[in-house]
Amino acid sequence: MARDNFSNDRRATITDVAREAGTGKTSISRYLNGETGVLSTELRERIEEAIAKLDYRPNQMARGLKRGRNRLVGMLVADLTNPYSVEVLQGVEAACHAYGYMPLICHAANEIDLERRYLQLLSTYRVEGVIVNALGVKEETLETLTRGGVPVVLVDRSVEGVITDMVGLDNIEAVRMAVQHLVNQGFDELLFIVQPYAQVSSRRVREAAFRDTIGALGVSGASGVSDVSGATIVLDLDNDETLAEIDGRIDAAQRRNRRVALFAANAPVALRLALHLKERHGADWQRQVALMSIDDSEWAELAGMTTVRQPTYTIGERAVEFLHERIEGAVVAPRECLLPGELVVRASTSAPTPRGST
Amino acid sequence: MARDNFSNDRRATITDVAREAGTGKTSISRYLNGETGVLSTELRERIEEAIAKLDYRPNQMARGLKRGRNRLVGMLVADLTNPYSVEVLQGVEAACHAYGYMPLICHAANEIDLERRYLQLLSTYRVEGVIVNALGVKEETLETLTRGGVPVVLVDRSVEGVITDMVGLDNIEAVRMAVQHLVNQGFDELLFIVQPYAQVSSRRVREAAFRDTIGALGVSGASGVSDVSGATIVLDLDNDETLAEIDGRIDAAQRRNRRVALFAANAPVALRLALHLKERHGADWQRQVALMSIDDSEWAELAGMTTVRQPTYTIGERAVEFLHERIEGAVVAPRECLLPGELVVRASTSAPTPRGST
DNA sequence: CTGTTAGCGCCTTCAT
DNA sequence: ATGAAGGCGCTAACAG
Repeated sequence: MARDNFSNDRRATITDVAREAGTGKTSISRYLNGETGVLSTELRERIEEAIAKLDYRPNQMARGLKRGRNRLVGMLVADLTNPYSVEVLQGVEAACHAYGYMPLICHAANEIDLERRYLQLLSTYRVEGVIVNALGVKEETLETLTRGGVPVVLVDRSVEGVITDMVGLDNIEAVRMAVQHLVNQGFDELLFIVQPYAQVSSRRVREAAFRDTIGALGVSGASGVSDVSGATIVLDLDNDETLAEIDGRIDAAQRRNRRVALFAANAPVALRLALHLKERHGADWQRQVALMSIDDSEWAELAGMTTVRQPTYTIGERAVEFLHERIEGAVVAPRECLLPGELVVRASTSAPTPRGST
Repeated sequence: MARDNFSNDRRATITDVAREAGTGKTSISRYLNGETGVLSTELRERIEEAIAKLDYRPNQMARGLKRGRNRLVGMLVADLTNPYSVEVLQGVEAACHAYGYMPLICHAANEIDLERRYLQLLSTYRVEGVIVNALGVKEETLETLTRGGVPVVLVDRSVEGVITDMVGLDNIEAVRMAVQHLVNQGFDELLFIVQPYAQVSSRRVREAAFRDTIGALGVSGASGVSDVSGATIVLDLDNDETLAEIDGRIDAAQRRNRRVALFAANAPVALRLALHLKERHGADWQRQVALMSIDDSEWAELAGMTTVRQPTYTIGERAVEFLHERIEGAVVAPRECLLPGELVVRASTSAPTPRGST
């Protein structure tokens, strides 16, 4: 019931400490800010005692109010359910701690309204900068912050009309690498499956890269490969109809003795496809149709699925670095940092088994 | 370059708005706090104009400083990599918004030091309450907060020596249900696999429940079942040696014509086991040994694994409810809210295939 | 080396 | 119905 000291539940303030130590608030403040060497050892000890006795913690809010910076940075995440986001987050967190920032994590949970509300909230809490993994923000929403002079760094996706730092995967190279792998493995009918682009630039970029790569393949005819054809299918995860279309395409191609591979634009798509294929072809669906994807989620290893792993952690770190520079006042032209992905080859893309070979 | 209004990058303050509207700060404050009906419509309009023109946002920090509440609540998560945590988080977030709180998410990433640092940070930012999914906090660490009168609600795990509200899965019933299911399916050699207990109470509770259930089974001999035996194995995820032990146990049991089922105490364990079994028995490991687990992760469906799904979302919501009551000043005895799990039956536990039957 | 003073942006009596 | 003044906890000149 009674605490050893008579702190009536109210946290001690700097004034309390000053009184307890028999000195002025300034000295306490100096002590807190590490202005050591300016305090007599004797005073310092008294202060330390007082702080310990009162279990004093400086109030960050008050601090921030006074000096105009509160060391808060916002991190807006579109979907924590996506392992990609969590991994990026870990990089962000680590870097934040290194720079002394406190990351304020906001999870939009795929709700575009939430996203907007959070952005406002962040501005209201006077964060010093924001890292945005945008869902569907418009330029205007972000202006809430930019107008206040709050730096913004984009992750994975750019936002139309917003020119600022952005860091993400080198999608073009990643897709090229993946397609090349599939072709090398002998697949010649590639289906690229991607969610509706909506505002998500990376989806669009990946799709374009897919088509370009296929196109280039046809022209060059390099490495003795020829006659590779590819198509894109837009798959809404909440709508099963396109799944039927995909099935149709696969069947048709296999009937023509083509070796089909599905290329999922990201992990959620890959999972949806895998579930569907399993439902349709049974436990050994892997032998019926090849599946690979961008994003190396935890079940990829279990399913033996080839993937392109994103440098997620580094993406998070780099984002904070950029942000930090701008918070510190750097005024450089907007940068774009595209990091390379890594091909993780597994069984799913090893042996093409066209229907004819069964 | 130039903004339409001449706001020199510095966010407008209440004083600016007052000047712009040609009135005092008090009226602005009243307007902000919805003390409508006390303001002449004429003044109100002028205020609205001024706010819009200056793009004014009240500073939450300053507000909090003055009134002593900043509407911040902390949410300390042990491991966001665990889907369980993310799901709980979503419940927490939703409830927070409903109550008007801003959740401050802290991710300890399984680092016990980080956890402690975050707890201090939270206290420093004067959060009004904290929801803790503890990793290894000790009573003393939590005291940082409790001494300041900050309410704490525990999630999933209790902390030794800390008596406060706690909400989580009804582990005893969940384990009983799972074991019962396995027995009903004809398995008679049950291996319970769990991570080192460390400070995590739920692991200990689940293990105890497992043994109790097995014990009760032997005594009652109910439903015609007899001779079910069970054992616990503690598996350190970073150490492969115990995996070999598990293999040994499985082999030995199967040699005695027992029908073996592995019961993973949570999703991370289940994944580790699945990966290992796949490596050892090949793609159709499922036919060699049955695996079920607590936690229904996204790949469970893909792998066709039976699980006990936790009411994660509700757990998060309930935690916030408890917290809210205490923040509002309720002084009730510590409560314990144990929510029921749901058995999700899939193929993995359907057909026991003892070695003898091969 | 140390204390005094004046705010940071906002809310809250207390007058008017 | 409205405004003036004081203070939340802290820092940053400015003296001493």
